[in-house]
Amino acid sequence: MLTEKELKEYSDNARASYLPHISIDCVVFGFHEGMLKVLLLHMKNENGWYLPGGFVLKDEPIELSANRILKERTGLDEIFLQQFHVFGDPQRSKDHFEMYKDMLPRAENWFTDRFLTIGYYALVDFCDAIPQPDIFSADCIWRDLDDLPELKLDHALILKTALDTLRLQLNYQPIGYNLMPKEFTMPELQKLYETILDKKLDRRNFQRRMLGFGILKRSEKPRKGGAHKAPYLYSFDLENYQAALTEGFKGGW
Amino acid sequence: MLTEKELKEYSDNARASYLPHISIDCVVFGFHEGMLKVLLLHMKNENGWYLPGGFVLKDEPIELSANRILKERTGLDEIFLQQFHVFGDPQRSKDHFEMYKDMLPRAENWFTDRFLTIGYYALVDFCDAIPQPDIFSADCIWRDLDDLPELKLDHALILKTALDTLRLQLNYQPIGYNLMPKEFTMPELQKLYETILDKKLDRRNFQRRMLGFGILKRSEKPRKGGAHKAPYLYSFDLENYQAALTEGFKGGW
DNA sequence: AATCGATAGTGTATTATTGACACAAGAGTA
DNA sequence: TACTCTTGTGTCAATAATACACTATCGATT
Repeated sequence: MLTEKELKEYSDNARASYLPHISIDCVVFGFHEGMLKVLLLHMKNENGWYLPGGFVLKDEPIELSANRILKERTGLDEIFLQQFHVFGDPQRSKDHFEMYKDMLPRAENWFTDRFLTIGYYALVDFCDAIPQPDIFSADCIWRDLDDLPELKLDHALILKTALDTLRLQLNYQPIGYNLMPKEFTMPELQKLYETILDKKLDRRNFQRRMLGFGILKRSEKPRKGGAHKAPYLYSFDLENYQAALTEGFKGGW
Repeated sequence: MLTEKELKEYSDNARASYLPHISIDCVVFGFHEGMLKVLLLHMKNENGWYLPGGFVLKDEPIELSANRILKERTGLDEIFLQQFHVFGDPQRSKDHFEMYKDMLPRAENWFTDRFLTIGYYALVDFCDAIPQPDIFSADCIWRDLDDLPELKLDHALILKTALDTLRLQLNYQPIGYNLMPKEFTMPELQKLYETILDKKLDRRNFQRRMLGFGILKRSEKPRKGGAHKAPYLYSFDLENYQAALTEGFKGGW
């Protein structure tokens, strides 16, 4: 926990560097061992968990802010980042960093301001990320999506909204690339979809549909070592993948 | 155009009332005589056209801000409003109200600040709206979507993004209710869809699909007066419509 | 009153997509 | 060699999307 002096310093510096009243919160999804994970921060000397977040430098495009924040938390650059919603209830930041609430006069304390937060969700390869806590938190760790701790502020709402958006986007955008390692098997990819959608899919129909999109390349060599029939390895055909991203999957009308 | 004194007053008042660096821009769609329309403002003493916009009161939820702004511009309340994107390039507001640029010192002039703008799009019944200019504009009028004037700032981008979002949402949300009058014929509704999507649809298939959604009620009496066979009148079945809104149209996976 | 032109209402055959389902093949293990 | 587990693949039925043609009715025209 920061001392009064440190808080004052942080606040002064924040006011000098960042746009006031605006924050960014990131819902970072990862996929590991058949589980969808979210990156969460655990506050020092407090029970609360938070989404990784930060602020926008006075002259910085917000996409770069989100990128910068994520790089600080994961070490990753060029992450798949998708802005999905702004949360603007005046009450939402009421309980922001409660322990710092009365440590400074309101006008000086950055954390007593009202904040609109821009929600981004990110899809990252679990294995590549190296979670790093920020100065307010003791821990930055992956948590299973179906075993979440209680989240502070409106971060539970932000997370739910991100997940809903992700599920919706799955219908008209190819998602897998950012969550899967370079090479993977069809059952592994299917597991990702089943995990995101939280339902079982038919193995054969899934394969047919996925291949139908034309964004997968089958490698010559199957994955060896398992105790069963060796599955083929696939990777994304980046060219077609990008095209599919911009065009969208399903026509609709 | 405002005098220096008026600008100073506006700026002082804005700084006292609104969250700094945050604005809201609205893309208001209407539908009339087979054309999709957008509400635009024409600046006093300037060639520029702008989207209707405004700012967020210091203690106001942003949804209410958007509502308030739209009510001021259209007289309408309880509008279908959808937040769709935040535009956060530091350069985007560089040319904001150029004519007021050098009239006041930067620190005093509200319009030289950097603004992130939250984009909302609205669907309104063309006939109900009563366009009202704001104090900066000489005109507030409906413009045909396919005959747009040049837009200032990044408002062309905002409009395009809104339109793309609208087209996408058409695939998994029932849209018509907010753009159509209470009663309408199937060909009229089809025209709306064709206009939004900018392509011809098959009459019979459109009807089948629409009715299949189960959100339309057919009135007993057809519309009389036309020089041709009298078409049936339909209205939306609000209960089913609301259900469809929350559930979404198409399963996807 | 009969005809014409334009638009609205409806049905059906064809094709593509989705969903359900069963069997064969390969890799390790006993 | 047989067994178990998992993967790969094909087929059939149901459903949805598409293409397309005829009939009905209104006002206008003659």
